[in-house]
Amino acid sequence: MRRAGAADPAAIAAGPPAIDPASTEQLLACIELLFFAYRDFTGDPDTVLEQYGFGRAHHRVLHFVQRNPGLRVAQLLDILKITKQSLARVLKHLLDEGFMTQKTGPEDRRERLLFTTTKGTRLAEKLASLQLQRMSAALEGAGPDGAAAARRFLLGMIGEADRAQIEALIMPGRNGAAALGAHKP
Amino acid sequence: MRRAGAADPAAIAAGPPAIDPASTEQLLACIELLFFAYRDFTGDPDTVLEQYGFGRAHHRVLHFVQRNPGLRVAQLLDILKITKQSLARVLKHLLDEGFMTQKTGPEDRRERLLFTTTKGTRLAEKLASLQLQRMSAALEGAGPDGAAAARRFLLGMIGEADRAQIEALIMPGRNGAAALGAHKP
DNA sequence: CCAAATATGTCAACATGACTGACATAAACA
DNA sequence: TGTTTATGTCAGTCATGTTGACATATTTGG
Repeated sequence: MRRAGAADPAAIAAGPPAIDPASTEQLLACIELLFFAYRDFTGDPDTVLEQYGFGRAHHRVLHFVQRNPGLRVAQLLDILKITKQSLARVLKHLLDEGFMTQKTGPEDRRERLLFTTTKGTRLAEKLASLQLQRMSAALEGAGPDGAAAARRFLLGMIGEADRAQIEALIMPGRNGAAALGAHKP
Repeated sequence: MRRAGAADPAAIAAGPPAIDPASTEQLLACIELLFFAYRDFTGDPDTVLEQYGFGRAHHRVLHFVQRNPGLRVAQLLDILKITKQSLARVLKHLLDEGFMTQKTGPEDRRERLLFTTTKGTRLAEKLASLQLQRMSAALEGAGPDGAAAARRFLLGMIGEADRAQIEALIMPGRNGAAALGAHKP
């Protein structure tokens, strides 16, 4: 952190630094880039959401239900890592305004399976298209192997404990929320 | 968005999709990975900050002042893109608790140049070390050209308008906050 | 069959960190 | 000297996270 040009091994004190692939300055640059990247990444949808009276929390719920139709409330809580009270507020909002619906679980009738309505799907796709566009452009600009490298990089940023579960969640061609550990496997 | 395996050109409706480098599913996976990555990226420091009674907002202020000693309040507002009232709260907190100091600008005495104290530097380095570790590991895992590709990717995620300014801000070996457009160039 | 565990919903209170709008002060500039 | 600029501050609001407690329906296990 001492603004030196070269790597400072002391700055990576705790843990095994092994061989740092770039100087500390380079790593700090990436840290700051991630901050700005995420800010702009969320900025696009925010503008649209505002017009609906929704916030980022609504977007997250809508997105993951859109991607995983029939998701249970408990699974959504696990994905978002928030409390059910926090979720309840935005979920109720989305249900009341007709962007999502609940269906009683066919096997376990305590469950409320979540789905997006046509209206909800429209909004979800609108929001996704903005992020897809930005993501697509960024990956194109990252070079030939950019997409794969970016994906490995992002996965590496995720805590080891969650990695497997998240990989299963985002896997294309999976059958809905099955990968999330359904109640009865 | 229709959960198809192949790319869906309609999903990237607005704008010039040109040649999408990966399927929509792959892009959606990256969108979700970025969400989880950022969550864990900020999670590490959050744990430490809690012990000091600080939040993420304090971290951001501390970080950018640490990296850009002598930063002016207006520049910090421009970097963080928040209102001065929002900044004032956390800044006052950091000043009161002795993590930062202000100095009157030597040329323009209206300016309050911001610096971290020894105490502030210690905390900033502690927080940075956590993120450096995670970033370092993630870049190593991204492959041989991973660091460079990740950097190009992150920069591409940033809005075009801000890119140049941010590149200047994060450039290693720059002279403090000079790249940010000082009042008297 | 009844008791316990589970899935969900809900009420109340609180903290953080963003926002707007208005106004004050000191210093620089024209 | 009057205006602009840099900063600080007061007051109120909103979104979204938190804890703790409790209700209700349903499944499950002894």
